[in-house]
Amino acid sequence: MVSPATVSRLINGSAQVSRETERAVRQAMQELGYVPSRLAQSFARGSSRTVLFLVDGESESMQNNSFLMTIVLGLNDVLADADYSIRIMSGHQTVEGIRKNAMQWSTEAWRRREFDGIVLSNPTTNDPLIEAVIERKIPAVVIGRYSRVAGVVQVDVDNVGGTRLATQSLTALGHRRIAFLGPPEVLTVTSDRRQGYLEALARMGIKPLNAWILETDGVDLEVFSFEAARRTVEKALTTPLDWTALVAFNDEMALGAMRALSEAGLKVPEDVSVVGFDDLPYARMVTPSLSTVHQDIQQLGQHAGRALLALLRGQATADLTIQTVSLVNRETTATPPTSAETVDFSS
Amino acid sequence: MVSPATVSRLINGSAQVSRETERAVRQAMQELGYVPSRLAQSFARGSSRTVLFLVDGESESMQNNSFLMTIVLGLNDVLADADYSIRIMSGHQTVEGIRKNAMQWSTEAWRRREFDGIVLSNPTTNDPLIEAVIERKIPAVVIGRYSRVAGVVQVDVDNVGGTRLATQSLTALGHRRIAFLGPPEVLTVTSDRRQGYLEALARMGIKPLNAWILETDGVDLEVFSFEAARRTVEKALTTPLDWTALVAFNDEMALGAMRALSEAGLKVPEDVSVVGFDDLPYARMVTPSLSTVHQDIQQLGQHAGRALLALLRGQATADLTIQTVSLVNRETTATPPTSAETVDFSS
DNA sequence: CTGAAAGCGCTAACAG
DNA sequence: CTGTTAGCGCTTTCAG
Repeated sequence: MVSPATVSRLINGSAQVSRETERAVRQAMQELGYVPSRLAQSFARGSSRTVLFLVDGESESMQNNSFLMTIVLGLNDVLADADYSIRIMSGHQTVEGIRKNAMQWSTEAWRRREFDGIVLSNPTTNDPLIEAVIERKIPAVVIGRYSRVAGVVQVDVDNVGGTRLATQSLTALGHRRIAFLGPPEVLTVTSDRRQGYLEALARMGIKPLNAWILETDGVDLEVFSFEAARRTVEKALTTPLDWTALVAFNDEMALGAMRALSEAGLKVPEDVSVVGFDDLPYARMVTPSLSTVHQDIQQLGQHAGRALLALLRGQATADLTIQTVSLVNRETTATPPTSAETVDFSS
Repeated sequence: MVSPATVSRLINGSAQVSRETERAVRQAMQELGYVPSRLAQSFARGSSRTVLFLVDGESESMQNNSFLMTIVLGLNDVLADADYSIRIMSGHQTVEGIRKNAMQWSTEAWRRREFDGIVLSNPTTNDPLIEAVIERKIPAVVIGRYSRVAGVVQVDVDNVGGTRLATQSLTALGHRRIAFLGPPEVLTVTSDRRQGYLEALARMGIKPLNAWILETDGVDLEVFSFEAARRTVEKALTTPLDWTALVAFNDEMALGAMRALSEAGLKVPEDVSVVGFDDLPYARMVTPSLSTVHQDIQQLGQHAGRALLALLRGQATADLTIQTVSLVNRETTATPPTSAETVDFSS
C-alpha cells in the first residue's frame, strides 16, 4: 500500500523511490491496467505537454501543405518520444484576421499553459506573431529563417549552399553563362538562394550580367509561382538568349521556366540546362526529370523538434541550425550547346 | 457578485442566465481579462474538446502528406469554429508497431477522454485500428472509403464518377479503344476507379479488351507508384499498341505512363491521350499539362469535420458522404490519331 | 524515502 | 434563475 504521492513521484521521476516500492507499484499498475490521466496531470501541474504547430493562413498551396505535414511528422518523431503531442492551429478561415487572432489566442492559451512550446513555419519578415512570441518568452522554434538576429531559435536548410551547389554543377558541366530565376528578395530564403548562385559564380571568376538575373513580379506569394516564372522567362526570351543554363529558386519555378523555354522552341537540356530546388516528389516524374537540390524536410522537422525539446527542458540550444542539402542530377542538366561554348560572354 | 457556477453556466450555455447577470458577468470578464482555463475545463468535465487525426505510419510519400495536411486544414476550418482543436498522432517512427501502438494508446486515451473523436485517413481494408474504434463506439469518421458496410461514417470523393468522367471525355473526343492503368483491386478506391472506367465504356457499348486493363504489380504501396506505372506501360508497349487513350488511376501513374510512352517514341496527346486523377498541384505545371480529375481535398476535410461534429453532438449523420469531382481538360487529351479512327477495334 | 493534506479551476448535482 | 457543496485525479509542499 502506497500513497498516491509516491505513485506520482515514480511516474514523473520527480523524486527517489525505493527499489522495492517501485517494483510493487509498477506491478500494481500493470495488474490494474492503470494509466495516469493526462487531463488530470495537465490540470494539476498547469501545463499540458503539448506543442503548437502554427499553420499560416496565407499559404494555401498544396505544395506547401506537403512540406507542412512532412515537418509535422518530423516533429512528431522526436516529440512523441518525449511524450509531447502536437496540436495544430491554423487560421485558414480568417485569412484576414489570422495573425491577430492567432496572436491573441496564443497569448491567452499560453497564459493558461495550454501548450508548452510552439513551432512556426516559414514566417514572413517582421511577423507580429513571432514578435509577440519572442516578447512573451514562449519557447519557440521557427522553421525557415526568420531573421538573422531574432531572439528565437531557428532551423533552416542550407539555402545558400544549395544554389551554390546547383550553380557549381552547371559550371562543372562547362556552363559559363548562367541565369538565376527567382522572386524579389523579400525573404531571407529569397536572398539566400540568390546569394548562393552569386557565390558560385564569383568563385569561378564569373561576373553575372544583369540580364542573367530573372526576377519575377506579382503580389505576395504570386512571385513564387509557376506562372510568374513562366511569364518572366517568356519575357526574357524576347531578347536573344545570352545564357545556357538556369538556376531556379525552386522546382515549381523551374517548371515554369521549362514551359516557357519549350514554348520558345528551346530544348532542355540540349539548348539550356535547368536546375531546381526542393526536390519535390514530382521532380523525378516529369519529363525530362528535373535536376534539383534535395532537402530532407522530415529531418528538418526532427531538428526543430529536438531544438524545441531542449528549450522546453531549459537546456542550451544553437540559435540556428542549418541543415545540409544535396544535389540530385537528373535529366535537365547537360553540357552547354557547342556553339555557345565558344561564344565570348564578356559584356 | 455571482457564484462561479453561474459564470460556468453562462460560458457553456448549460443553463439559463438572466439577461441582467449575463451582462454584468460579461463585463466583469472583459475588465478582468478573464479567460476560462481549458485545462481545468477539460479536467472537470472529463473531456477535452480535442479531435485526433491519425496519420498512418506507412505512407511516407510527400504526395500523400500534401493531402493529409490539406485535410487537416479542412477539418480545422469547421472544428475550430466549434471550439475543437486537432491533435495529430502518427506512428511514423515505428512502422512496424504503429497500428498496435496506436490502438493501445488510443483506447487508453479514449478511456481518459483525451480526445472526443477521431478521424482516420485512407485506412486499408480490415484495419484493426478501425475495427477497434468501431467496437469501442468512439465517434469517428474515416476519409477515403473503408468498406461499404462498416459501422463508421465515411467521407470520400466520387471515385467511380471521376474515372467515368475521365473516360467519357475521351469517348467524346472520338476515342474508342481506351486503356485503364491502375493497381490491382486491393482497396475500395482501387475498384471504384476501375469501375468508373468500365461503366463509361459500357454506356458507349464498348467491350474492353483484356489487354486494355493495365495492372501494376509490386509490394504494398509500390503498386501506386510512378515506377510501377512506367514499367507496366513499358511492358504493354512491347506488343503493338491497340489503344489510343489511357485513363490512369492517379496523376502519378499518369506521369509514369507518359514517361514510358515518350520513351517508346509515342507523343502525348498526338498518338495517345492520357487522363489522370487527383489534380495534384503539378498536374498543370508539367509539359504537356495533364488533363485530370479534380477533387477538392480541403472540402473533403470540411465534410469530415462536419460529420464528426454531428457525431460528437449526437446528431444524425449520413453514413457515407460522396463528394463530387470534376474534370479538368488540359493538354494531354486530344482527338485520336486519324489512322486509328478508321481501324477496326473488334477483337 | 514516504505519507498526509491542500488545492489546481472548473462543472455538476442539489437545493432553494 | 442562482448559490452551495462536492469533487474530477493528479501534483506538491510539508512533515516525518
